[in-house]
Amino acid sequence: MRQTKQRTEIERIFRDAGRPLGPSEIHQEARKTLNNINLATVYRTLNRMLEEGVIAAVGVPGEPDRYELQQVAAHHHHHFRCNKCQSVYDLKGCVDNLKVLLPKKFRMTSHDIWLYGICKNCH
Amino acid sequence: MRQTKQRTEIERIFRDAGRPLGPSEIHQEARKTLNNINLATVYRTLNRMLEEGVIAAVGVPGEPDRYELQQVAAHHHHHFRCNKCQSVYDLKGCVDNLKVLLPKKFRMTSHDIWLYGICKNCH
DNA sequence: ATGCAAATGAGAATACTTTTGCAATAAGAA
DNA sequence: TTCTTATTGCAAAAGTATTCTCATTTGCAT
Repeated sequence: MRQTKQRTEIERIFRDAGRPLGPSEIHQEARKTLNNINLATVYRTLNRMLEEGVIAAVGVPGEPDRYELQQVAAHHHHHFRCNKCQSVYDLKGCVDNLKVLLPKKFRMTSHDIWLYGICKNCH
Repeated sequence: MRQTKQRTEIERIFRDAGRPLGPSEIHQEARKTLNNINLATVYRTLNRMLEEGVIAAVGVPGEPDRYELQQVAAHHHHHFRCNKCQSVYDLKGCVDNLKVLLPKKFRMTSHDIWLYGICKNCH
């Protein structure tokens, strides 16, 4: 693994964002510093980071995956998606009575909670 | 709106399934009765049903949308997705303390809960 | 400072999912 | 029944997201 300036920048973007990001978001952000980084490089870097276990995918209902640092993903948490800017944010905490939703004969191994609304930056 | 046999069959499939379905699931199921119904017809029919408000889209994390009858969607509920057969099921009920997850300055207008695991048909 | 393999840029190519054009078919009103 | 036109089947096309090819660049071990 070589520490190219593209890789370094993508790592920085993840750290600074502090929220799950999609390939195009990362690409747009990286362009501000590396003015001609290619989208394919973003995808290749994301795939390498996934293999290395440095990041994890976040499936968003009705949209392409976002990605977040594994060190963040490792702590059980959920997400908020802004209906205005489409950004996804991490939430802290969880609820503990989800088992009441599970029908007989179904086994639950994990869960996801999504809150929607307007984020702090959109009002 | 003409009541073609394709439209009738798709409506029947929704009613009988009792769970959210994707275009290809509907197509496969419809083929059993109408052996040469075309996928494009399924898409066109779904779009008409969406316009008419007969069905509603269900966004699934990391996958293309499923659809369910509006009369089902109208009752607040959540979903379960089987890790084995990929089917999505409706759940009854909800939890009421989700507000605790919301950060300051964020406003919540709706939410989604997804349970994952093994469904009744997969053991 | 040098050499080699990993990584990149650019754009073509894939892989899906969804939509469209068009001639043929078939609801359903008259 | 007949007529009008919404709907269908089929195949081509479009739309997105993602991956690949290949010549060139560049990290970094030596």
